[in-house]
Amino acid sequence: MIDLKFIRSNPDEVRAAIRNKNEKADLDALLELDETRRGLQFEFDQFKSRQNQVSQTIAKLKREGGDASALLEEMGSVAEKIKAVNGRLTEINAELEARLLTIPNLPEASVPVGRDESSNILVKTWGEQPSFAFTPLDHLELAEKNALLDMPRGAKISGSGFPVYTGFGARLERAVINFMLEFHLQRHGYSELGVPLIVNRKTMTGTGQLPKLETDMYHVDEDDLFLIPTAEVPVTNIHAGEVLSLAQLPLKYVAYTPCFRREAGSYGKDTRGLQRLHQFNKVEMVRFVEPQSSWEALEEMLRDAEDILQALGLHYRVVQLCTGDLSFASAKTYDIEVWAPGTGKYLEVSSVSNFVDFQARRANIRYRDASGKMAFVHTLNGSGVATPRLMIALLETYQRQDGSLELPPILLRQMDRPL
RNA sequence: GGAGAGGUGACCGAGCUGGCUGAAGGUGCACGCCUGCUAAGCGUGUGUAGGUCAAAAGCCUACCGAGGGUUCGAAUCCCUCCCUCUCCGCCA
Repeated sequence: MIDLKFIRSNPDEVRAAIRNKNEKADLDALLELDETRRGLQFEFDQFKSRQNQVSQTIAKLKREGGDASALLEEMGSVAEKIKAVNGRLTEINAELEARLLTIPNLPEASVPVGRDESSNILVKTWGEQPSFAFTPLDHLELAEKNALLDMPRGAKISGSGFPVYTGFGARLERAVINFMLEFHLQRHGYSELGVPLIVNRKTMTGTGQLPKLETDMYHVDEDDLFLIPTAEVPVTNIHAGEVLSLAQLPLKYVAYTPCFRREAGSYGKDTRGLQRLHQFNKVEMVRFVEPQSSWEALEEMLRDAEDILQALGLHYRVVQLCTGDLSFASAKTYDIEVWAPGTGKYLEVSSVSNFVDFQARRANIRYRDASGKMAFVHTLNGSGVATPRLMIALLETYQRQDGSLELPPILLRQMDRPL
């Protein structure tokens, strides 16, 4: 969330952010609540101060055997007033908090303003679109020829969008995951985390999925728990409510998890094969850093994600998201889109974001800076990367004319280790 | 799921027959003193958030797992919930 004091003194800036991010949040209502709350808080403090003072006098009188009945009577009415004010204050605070949670993060100053992805900026491209002496097949046709996927059976046991990987396909996907994990561990200095896939409401609020995206997530009603849409959620919240020491920063975590997304409202869009799924696997990088180094960390993480695609020899491009395409919690985001020659499209395989102190405020993740002062850390995360679309690019890029595959040796090595 | 024990500051640990207790004592940490070196010793300090203030100091308010309640007054009494530990049951 955004610092309430900042909102109070820079309402226009916040209003612009809400507009540019295509969010709808009522800032005026929030400011009014804030005003009311401050008044009530002042009143409460006054009464409380009086009560504390007199209570001590009563204590002293009683100890010395004096008569406190007059004071007790006065305090009776003060106690009533306190109760009344406190009741209202509790109400207002809850409402204020709820409203505050609907205010999106501010885009970083250099982020281009735009309504949708058409205003995104192409930052760079790596490699070239591979050329084929034949018409390349798409991944679904290749999966069929090589018996890598069974989408109908996935649909039978769960529903559409739940893939079943078969035989070599299953092994390949697992190899891809392991390859990425080991790459980040060995070359990029992350440490691995294995985390819960089902988390509570507080955790979902901490990273900013709630309240906005409630209907996009799978929910276990009986326990009020949510299936994670990304490892960002459990990993970032690992340190919720903690005060980190300067010595342990920066923290760099990598975790592999399945991800679950209802994809409500996107039916019929990019649904062929593995393009858009309800369940998929992803390797995610998360960093906790000191504020002054978060922008540098963002560029580093982008390179960490790019390294995976480069090691696999896949052509891709990097796009910077405009304000309208930026997520609720992000201040700046790069997307990496890998080229899928059979599908004929660039597919998003990674999203790398700096949330600055937005998530840290929500999840209350702080650290003591060099001068010993409490401050919020900055959090970042980036996919490193998501497997389904990476699988698409791999299959489609490394196909032969006869429909067989010639995959990068670095991947095949992951599954050919003898026991 | 059943029975019991417990959740206090960076940590350990008192308080829990309600009233100068934001919280004894210890450890740790910081600064200073002392000291051939080390170790020990001595002294001082050591929370977060909000408000007031131009700012600092000072002052006020809140916080002893979370939320309610009783009371003039709650870390202390009552209720609900969460978490941890032990035992039993069940189960991968």
